Amino acid sequence: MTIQKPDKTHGWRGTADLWIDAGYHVLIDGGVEAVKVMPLARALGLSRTSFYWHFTDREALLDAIIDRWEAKNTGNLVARCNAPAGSICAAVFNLFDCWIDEDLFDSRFDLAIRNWAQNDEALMTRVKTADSARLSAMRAMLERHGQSPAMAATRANTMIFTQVGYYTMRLGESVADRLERMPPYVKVFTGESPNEAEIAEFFARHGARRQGALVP
Amino acid sequence: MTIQKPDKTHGWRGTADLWIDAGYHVLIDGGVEAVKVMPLARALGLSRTSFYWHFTDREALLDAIIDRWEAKNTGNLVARCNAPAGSICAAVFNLFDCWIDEDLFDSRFDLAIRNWAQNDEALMTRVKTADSARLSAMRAMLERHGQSPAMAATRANTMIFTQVGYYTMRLGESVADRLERMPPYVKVFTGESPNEAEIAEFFARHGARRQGALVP
DNA sequence: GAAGGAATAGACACATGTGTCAAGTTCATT
DNA sequence: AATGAACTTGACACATGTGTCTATTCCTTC
Repeated sequence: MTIQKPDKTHGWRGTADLWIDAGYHVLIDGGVEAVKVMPLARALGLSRTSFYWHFTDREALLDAIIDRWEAKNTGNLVARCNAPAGSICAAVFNLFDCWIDEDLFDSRFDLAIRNWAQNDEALMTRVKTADSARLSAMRAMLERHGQSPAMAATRANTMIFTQVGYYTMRLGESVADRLERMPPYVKVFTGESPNEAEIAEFFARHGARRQGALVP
Repeated sequence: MTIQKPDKTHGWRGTADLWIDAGYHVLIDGGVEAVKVMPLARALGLSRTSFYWHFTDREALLDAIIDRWEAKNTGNLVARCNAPAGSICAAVFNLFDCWIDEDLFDSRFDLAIRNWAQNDEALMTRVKTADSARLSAMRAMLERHGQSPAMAATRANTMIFTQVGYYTMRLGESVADRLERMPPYVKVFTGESPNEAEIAEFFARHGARRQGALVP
């Protein structure tokens, strides 16, 4: 838990953003139930009650955290789906950038939000809206590259389920390992084997060179 | 939340099992944080302190719930992977029985346990052990039907991620809809199209007849 | 029908959380 | 340097949770 204490950068006192940052970190590695004003104040070295100057109540902080999530993850994912690509495999590699680059997609944040949504119907509604947007973008990408609507739907579902399942299971693989595993996934998801040039470009984009097959 | 109150069936008083049942239901639709002695006692119409006759503390109840989960889900899933099958598609259909039949696999229970494990390292260890067992069974199934070890691994991962992702996203599709979607998933997961006989047998096993393509 | 074990209840002690209020402090302008 | 807005603090009131102890009730069985 890396919680930034107030310092010169933000003015020496607390700000709403500092509380949100702290809340974000606690959410990610302790769940919503851990996002409580009292522990947050302790972690920040601030008085608990000063929280109420910035936010009307705990709910307001939680809402701010959700807003931050909405603003980040879905946008980048949809953008990668819409990126131009010369083949279906290249298109899927574009999307896979999200699975590699934490600046594009914060999967731990996504996971924490999803878990929270399981016990919060209002949030679940927002999550489902985000999921619809992601799925539409994936389906459109696959259809642009020649898949039938039915297969595009199945493959898009498979991809989003796989991604959610992957980070839910928290395998903790290194970026290098994940990169190595991507080419066969492209084959499963598209039904076609990516060619060497496409694979090389994907690796190059992430500043890596292909090592060799990882099994299992 | 259907919590059974103590009645003649169990003797008119509470029993450990009644508390576990209640805990199971609350866990499933409120998360671990909702499994608290006080609310459980209210729901059961029993005194809070009588809980401590059956269990040493709240932890003991939570452990009992985890034991119940371990005893159910993984066993049936592994058994479906090991069922004899005439082709790779038939084998995957055998596994898919778990996605259809709640008696074989309680996916809401699995989801609740996984969410809980995100914030409980000891439980996460047990979940990872279960996942290894499931993955090994899936890989072995695919290899028996001619997949290379590398592709078997990728496909097994895809299947387990997809399943976890599917129930995490809680689409709430009907059994009939899920059945309809299965054949194309078999194609994605195996790389081969199932034949009509295989599809028909799968539907028959679940007392259904195929209706027609669902899109998307 | 009395004894004894199984189960329940109420009072107590304590911990952690929320939110409000009135009284300060500190910084940036003027 | 004083003033006022931005921000912090401690005391208070309250709610919900855990767990312990002692006394009591109910059912079984002898």
